[in-house]
Amino acid sequence: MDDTWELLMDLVMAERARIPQIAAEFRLSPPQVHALRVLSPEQPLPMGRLACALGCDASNVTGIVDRLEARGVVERQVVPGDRRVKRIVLTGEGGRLWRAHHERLVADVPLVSGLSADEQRALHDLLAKVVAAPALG
Amino acid sequence: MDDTWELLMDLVMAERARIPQIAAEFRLSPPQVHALRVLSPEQPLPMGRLACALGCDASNVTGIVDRLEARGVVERQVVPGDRRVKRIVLTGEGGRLWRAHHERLVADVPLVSGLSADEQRALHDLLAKVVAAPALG
DNA sequence: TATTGTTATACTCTATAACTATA
DNA sequence: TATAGTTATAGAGTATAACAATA
Repeated sequence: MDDTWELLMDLVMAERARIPQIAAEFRLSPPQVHALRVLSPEQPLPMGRLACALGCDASNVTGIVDRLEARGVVERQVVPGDRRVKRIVLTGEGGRLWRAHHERLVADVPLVSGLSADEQRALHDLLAKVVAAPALG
Repeated sequence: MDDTWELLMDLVMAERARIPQIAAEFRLSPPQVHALRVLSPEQPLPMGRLACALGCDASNVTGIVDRLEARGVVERQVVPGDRRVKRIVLTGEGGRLWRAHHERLVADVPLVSGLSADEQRALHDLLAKVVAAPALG
């Protein structure tokens, strides 16, 4: 079953195209979506940690956060202990935007509709195992 | 099993990050990889069709093909019947580059390693069914 | 001296609109 | 007039390197 991986990659490539499309419906870029996703569980992060989560250089995050902040969906907060650090938090507006986007992304479920209930359950359990694997941290 | 879809999206998001990384190892951008992927099965395409396959505006494809052509991995060919059309073909060098990239992408198989042989087979069969669904055309 | 975040620079991708050449 | 592709323009993401403020 060597090509299980290739099937997964096919899925990823096919679904990849949907992400910027749905993001654009909310006037968001993919990195902006990613940032909101990381911050959404009421988890403020300093710029550096956010850069890490986004998998890009810290210098990019400055611009990404600039644009999100100009839109009022995130805020830079000063951290009492260390005045170098700026902590990024989602605003109420940002939370609403993120939830709306996420519902839209999950709402349209074309893929699993071709499977029976039993098959869907089996796929779910296998994927859960895969996602829980250490490689995906 | 409503969250099967969400698990799939988690996978997609996690794997998304690997694509530009591995592409960069071959000094390719994601759209360039996508273009080579589309052209690789010995299937030359005119600019417009390539834009369609890449899901972006035709004006972008000019630049993408410019850079690939400057590198010698694709060529613009004139089509006899209609002198407006330019057909993009992969060069021998381009074919080698694409195969090297694809092997590298598929070589590293971290995800399915956490499953037993039976589980891998089951996942394979379910994914095959999902990928074959009309929504993925 | 080391760290956090920003700025400067340069390149790629992106869409829109205007343009050229051909049909 | 309509179509295929290009060019011009502007905005966003990307990395590298240099920088300021703080530790």
